[in-house]
Amino acid sequence: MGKSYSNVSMAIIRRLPKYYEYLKQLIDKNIDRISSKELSRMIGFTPSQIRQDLNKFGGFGQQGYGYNVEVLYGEIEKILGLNQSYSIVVVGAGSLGQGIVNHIDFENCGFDLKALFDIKYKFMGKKIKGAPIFYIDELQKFISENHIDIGVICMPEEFVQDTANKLIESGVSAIWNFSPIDLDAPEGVIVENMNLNNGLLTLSYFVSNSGKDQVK
Amino acid sequence: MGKSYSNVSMAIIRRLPKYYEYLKQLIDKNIDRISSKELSRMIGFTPSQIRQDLNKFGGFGQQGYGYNVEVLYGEIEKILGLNQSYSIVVVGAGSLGQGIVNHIDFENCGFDLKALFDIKYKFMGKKIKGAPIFYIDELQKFISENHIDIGVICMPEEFVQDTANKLIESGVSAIWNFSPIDLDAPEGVIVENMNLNNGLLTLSYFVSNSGKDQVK
DNA sequence: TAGATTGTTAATCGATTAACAATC
DNA sequence: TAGATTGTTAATCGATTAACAATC
Repeated sequence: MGKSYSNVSMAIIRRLPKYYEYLKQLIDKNIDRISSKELSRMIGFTPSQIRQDLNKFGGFGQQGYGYNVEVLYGEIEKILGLNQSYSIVVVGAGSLGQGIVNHIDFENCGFDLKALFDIKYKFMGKKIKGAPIFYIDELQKFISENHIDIGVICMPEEFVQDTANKLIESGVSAIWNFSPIDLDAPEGVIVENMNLNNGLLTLSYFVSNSGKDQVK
Repeated sequence: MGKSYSNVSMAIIRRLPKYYEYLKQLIDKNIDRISSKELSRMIGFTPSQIRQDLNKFGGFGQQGYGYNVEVLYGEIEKILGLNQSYSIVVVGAGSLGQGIVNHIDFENCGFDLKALFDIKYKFMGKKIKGAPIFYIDELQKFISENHIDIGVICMPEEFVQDTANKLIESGVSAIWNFSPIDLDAPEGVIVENMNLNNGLLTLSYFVSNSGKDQVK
């Protein structure tokens, strides 16, 4: 499903959500065409980079005119796979897990939250955003019986790799990892790290070194 | 306070927390020396890159020997500014704000959580990890009266830029931004984005395109 | 001493920017 | 048509990797 792209670098992929975000803003403002130059002013990438990026996926623009906002938005939506639906489970229904589930607009991105899992009995029977919390021991059975694409890990360090292994064995194709642990995963399983600790340490570096050096 | 480094690229800065993390593991295992080659095996960067990175900050190694783990750990701790203490406030004490505060080990990184702020009266008087929750209107007064280095933004989209402005006017030097909004900030104010939405869209791209293309 | 491994320079690789012909 | 702006090639810039002399 969808076209196959080659030669798409990580740098480009990480910029795609930004294009999507700003094109949405243009749609909301009823603007129906945009040039790489104008988009550059909004988004902060150079016009040249914008044209290079978009061209990796196909010629969406028109010489002398620019890009049709609606069309481009739709194309990037497809490239990001947002025209499809993915089912998702969250492991760890503690403070962070609940915070993320409540905060992220899963439905709006085509994600279907099926269940949460936790080791604490006090959570059992509770529902978050309509999804039930089950006991952790039922994780593998649940994933095997329901097709699950993505597992989100929001739990304490110690059991993270073990949980990741269970998710992978049961057949998820991606893990969104909020723990500070670097996961081992076989080729073909996608791991996207949201390491909050690393973020905090980077912030510490900048605050500590602000005024002392200029980062290029 | 601390040395001044020049020519430190963003790429290097983002690797520093990884060095710190793996050196901590070595200390916990009572390993007192490490070569760039061994560290490479653990951490996944090339030996050459590790030596280049570390040399930007000074010659911490010894020919024929490698690096002393304790010394290197201490140096990176200083480079990251973890030998200093920063005071911090969190704006938005909802599900995500509470989740982050409960999850992140602020004290252990030298961060001193002073207070949270929210618009909802139901939170007033509550404490999270020992820090009180105040009404949002008191934000500026509080920051002016207490020296605050960092503001963490964990609130709904609409008031984010407004809140950032208040934080900046009151004198914080950095903002850790968990909202999906790109903040305008004057030169000198550090903004570190933890855009969860972008993370989810990137994940969607990979899941959607898995097996179709190879990312370089 | 001989072996190991750093610090550092040079070579390579990849990503960004500039330029411009094609064309709407 | 004239002006604008893309698509795309070429030039530049920066980051990573390789190589090796210095030296512990």
